[in-house]
Amino acid sequence: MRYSNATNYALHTMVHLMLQPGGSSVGVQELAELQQLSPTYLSKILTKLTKAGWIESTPGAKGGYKVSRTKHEISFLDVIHAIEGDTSLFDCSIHHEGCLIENVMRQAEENMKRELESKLLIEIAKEAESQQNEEKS
Amino acid sequence: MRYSNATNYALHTMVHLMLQPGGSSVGVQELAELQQLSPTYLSKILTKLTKAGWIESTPGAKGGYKVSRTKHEISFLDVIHAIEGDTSLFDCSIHHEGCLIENVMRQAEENMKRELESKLLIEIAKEAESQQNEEKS
DNA sequence: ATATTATAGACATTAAGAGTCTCTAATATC
DNA sequence: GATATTAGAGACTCTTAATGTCTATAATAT
Ligand code: SF4
Ligand code: SF4
Repeated sequence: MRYSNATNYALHTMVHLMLQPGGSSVGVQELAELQQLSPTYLSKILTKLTKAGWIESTPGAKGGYKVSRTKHEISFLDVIHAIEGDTSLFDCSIHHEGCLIENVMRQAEENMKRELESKLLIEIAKEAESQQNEEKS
Repeated sequence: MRYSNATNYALHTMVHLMLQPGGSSVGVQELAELQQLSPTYLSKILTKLTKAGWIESTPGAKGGYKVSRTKHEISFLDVIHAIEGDTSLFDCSIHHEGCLIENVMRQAEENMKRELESKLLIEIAKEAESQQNEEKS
């Protein structure tokens, strides 16, 4: 019971793109090298993010990926949702009416999601940026 | 990203055992029929619960499983933990010091676990019992 | 002693995640 | 317009974990 590696890659890439000066595009080649994984695999992940609207892609020379204009509103949950889909952690196929067990599990999951929804990627990006600046000085 | 079926089976079995009058033992055969799965498979799951201390087993004729004496203190999280292990939902193998992403994920997971820890199985069992009584009357 | 029941472990099957490879489509540059 | 560059799509393989089966062993009641 773990979040997939793909989610991890997606989160890292998002933060990295947010740190690009002027919101310039970065190719999948470069992004893949940073995380030491194959470009084609990362490409699949980024396509999901593109379809979800969290990044924008432009093919061709000088193309690549850049974070979308909703940059300041993208939460952790948004990214996770784009990669993992909207499946529930606990999924009993039967669904008895008024199921007590399911209620508890759903409630707990909600608590987690609320937290993930309230945390914006931009906050992390900014913190990471200021950490880097501290190291330089 | 789902909890395993095994966890579901475990939760159901726990509630069922809590509803046994006088805390009498029930064989895996009967428990398996209730959930329509093979006795040997359920057996593996119940062994985990036994080792975790949430149920007690007695081999031999008239043996079976019964809920442990800590009956009134067993939480959802206890059972889940016994089956799923204590792995974290988000597990980056690198663990950079002071990692910001990991912090957020851990925090969110904590929120879920707190809820699962606060919910006791006995509450569900009692609710289920009173629901059954209502139906009878 | 015998029947009954849990436990252990080897084994097979299935499903999902992770990753590769190749071909196509779109774009910039010359 | 030709060419280089880049994303997207899809078939494919590999790996891992969950799921489940089978058989043999150990413990207990009668
Ligand atoms: S009681 Fe709830 S969790 Fe259990 S089988 Fe019914 S719907 Fe599923
Ligand atoms: S920043 Fe955090 S999540 Fe990312 S690689 Fe480092 S430890 Fe892992």
